[in-house]
Amino acid sequence: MKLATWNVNSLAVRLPHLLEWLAATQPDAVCLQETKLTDDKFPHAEIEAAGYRAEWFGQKTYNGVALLSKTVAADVVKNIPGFDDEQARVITGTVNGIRLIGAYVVNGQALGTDKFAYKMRWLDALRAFVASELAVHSRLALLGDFNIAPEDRDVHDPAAWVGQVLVSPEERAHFVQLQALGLHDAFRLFEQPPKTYSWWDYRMLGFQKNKGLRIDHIMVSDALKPQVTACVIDRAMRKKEKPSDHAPVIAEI
DNA sequence: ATGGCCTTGGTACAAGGA
Repeated sequence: MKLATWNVNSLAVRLPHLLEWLAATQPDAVCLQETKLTDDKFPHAEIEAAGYRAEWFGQKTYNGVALLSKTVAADVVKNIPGFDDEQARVITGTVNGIRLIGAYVVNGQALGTDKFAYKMRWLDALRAFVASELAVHSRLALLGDFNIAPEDRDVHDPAAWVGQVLVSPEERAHFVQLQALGLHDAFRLFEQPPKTYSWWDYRMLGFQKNKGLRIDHIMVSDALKPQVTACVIDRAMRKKEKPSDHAPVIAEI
């Protein structure tokens, strides 16, 4: 099974990229983030014509997530039950017997801000939700835009990033706590080329200079871990005309 | 050497992203 996550940074703009990528890559399931569409605007007809079922959960202007799959997703849940959130950031469903939690983690803007406090609170709620799902679904993957670079090797210039969001000890501690639930960073299960990232700033020729961060992840449960045979970041879509600033992450299970 | 973007809403430019 081919499983993927991709922050498309506006599905209105990136629908052609998505359709091209689906046709070329043929994932069995993919979680999308930053669709930036209200539910009535979601392009389900085009996606269905490409051979995918879709579940979606969006809002105006910001955020928005979707779960596309070749077979229908069961037991779909939108956002984190019991956590009051105005923002559309999580979509969960079961595809081919695997519980998939697609998440768009809060950015946090800057350390010490209200938005950062929301990020910390939000990650607490996500962890509790993942724990409760794991208790009933041993075969589980948590995947999406985590807005956390777990280690310095996931950062092009760690010194330049000290004191910024995405790399802070507080955020990394949340990633470690997710690992403590029995989740594994699928990318690090394999030998990887150094300086492999999933996001590059649109500014400062970030992609051309490979000034990136690895902040998009696929985490797999203990039960799934032995069945993962590969995990790669697909840089090709970042080279296209009008790309998303993120590249897809793909795991083979 | 430094800085260099993109999207949305809405129609100028601010806010947010990372």
